[in-house]
Amino acid sequence: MKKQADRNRRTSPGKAAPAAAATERKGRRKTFKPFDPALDLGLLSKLTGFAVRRAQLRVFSRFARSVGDKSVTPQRFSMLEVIGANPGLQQSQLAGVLGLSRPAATVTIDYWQARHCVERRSDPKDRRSNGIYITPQGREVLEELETQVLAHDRDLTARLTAGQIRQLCQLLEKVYSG
Amino acid sequence: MKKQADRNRRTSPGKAAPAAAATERKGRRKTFKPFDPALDLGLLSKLTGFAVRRAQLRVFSRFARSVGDKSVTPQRFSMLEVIGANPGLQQSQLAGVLGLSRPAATVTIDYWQARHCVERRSDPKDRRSNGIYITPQGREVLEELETQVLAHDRDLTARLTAGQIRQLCQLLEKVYSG
DNA sequence: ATATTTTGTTATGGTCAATAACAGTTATTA
DNA sequence: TAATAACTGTTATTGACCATAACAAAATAT
Repeated sequence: MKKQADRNRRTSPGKAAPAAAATERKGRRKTFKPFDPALDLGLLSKLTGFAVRRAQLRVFSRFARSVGDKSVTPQRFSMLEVIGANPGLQQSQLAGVLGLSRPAATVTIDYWQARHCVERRSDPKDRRSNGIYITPQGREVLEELETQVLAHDRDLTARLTAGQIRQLCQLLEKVYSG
Repeated sequence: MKKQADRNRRTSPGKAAPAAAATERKGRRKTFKPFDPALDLGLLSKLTGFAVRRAQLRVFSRFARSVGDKSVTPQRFSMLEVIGANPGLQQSQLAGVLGLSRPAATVTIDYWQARHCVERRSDPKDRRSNGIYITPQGREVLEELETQVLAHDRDLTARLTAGQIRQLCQLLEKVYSG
């Protein structure tokens, strides 16, 4: 009798297939399955949270493609941007603004410091804390990144008018600070 | 002389502090730092992608608080919801709709199957594929989750009117399908 | 029949972030 | 002053998550 509840079939752990074909994975793409438009998303289509999540998916994948340096994530970019706009902030302040834990802020700053884009200066008034400053080289990198990210963002909202973009950001802001 | 470029201070790897205080971490919260309103976000404040990311942050943390079962993530909920709305779909189709890899779909379905909320039925026409079906118990769980998630979503958009919510979803949809 | 593709599973690895523990410094308070 | 608590930044540990690759079984194409 077949048990119904557990994972079915394919239970025999045989040897490796001799040459189940070297699979020859080249660049050629299989029959691309574009989408099933007749699919019912149920409740999901009414949820703001779901809409945000899907949009975010595209933001992320687009960002990775638009920014030349693959190691620069949205988080890391945001960090450098805030440092550039507010020289001398403490690490814990940076963490607070970006919603990071302090350890996360440490490694993000490590990343930029290793690339000589920011530097830590020990605060003489409070020798526990570091002031974080952008370097001239960091300023250059930041400007280059900004142009790329701006293009990315324009691309992302290509189907929206300027007014709609402003509106969208305002609405999202209300969701965030709700 | 102090090197300036690398991580400064705290370089002596001493022993463990004897009782650097048992730190006595109880529930009492330290001086909560609400925010620094005078902070300049630079370019970020103009980026749609950043606004989406911030909103998403709140969506996630709220979701975790609103849903009783902490192990139910937005992903897992979405999966059950789509299965409930479209009985009999293949795993690869589910993966496609939700933007998951096939391995990710497998483990998500494993999760729900372990809780007896869905079942795999081998398709007699194509014995490679499984049709995924929600169980009566899964239907119950889903309904309970739906009420929680709906409350969560209402909460999230508490500061928006019904018209604004609709508008926001439409705009986000345009970003997603751009 | 042989080879290729497809579906689902397993294994491996890498990224990411949170938590806890720790060191050094400052503030509090007895 | 001495002791304790609190705070800043670092490191270590851990676990979640996801992608890629490899694999088994089945279907399809040549």
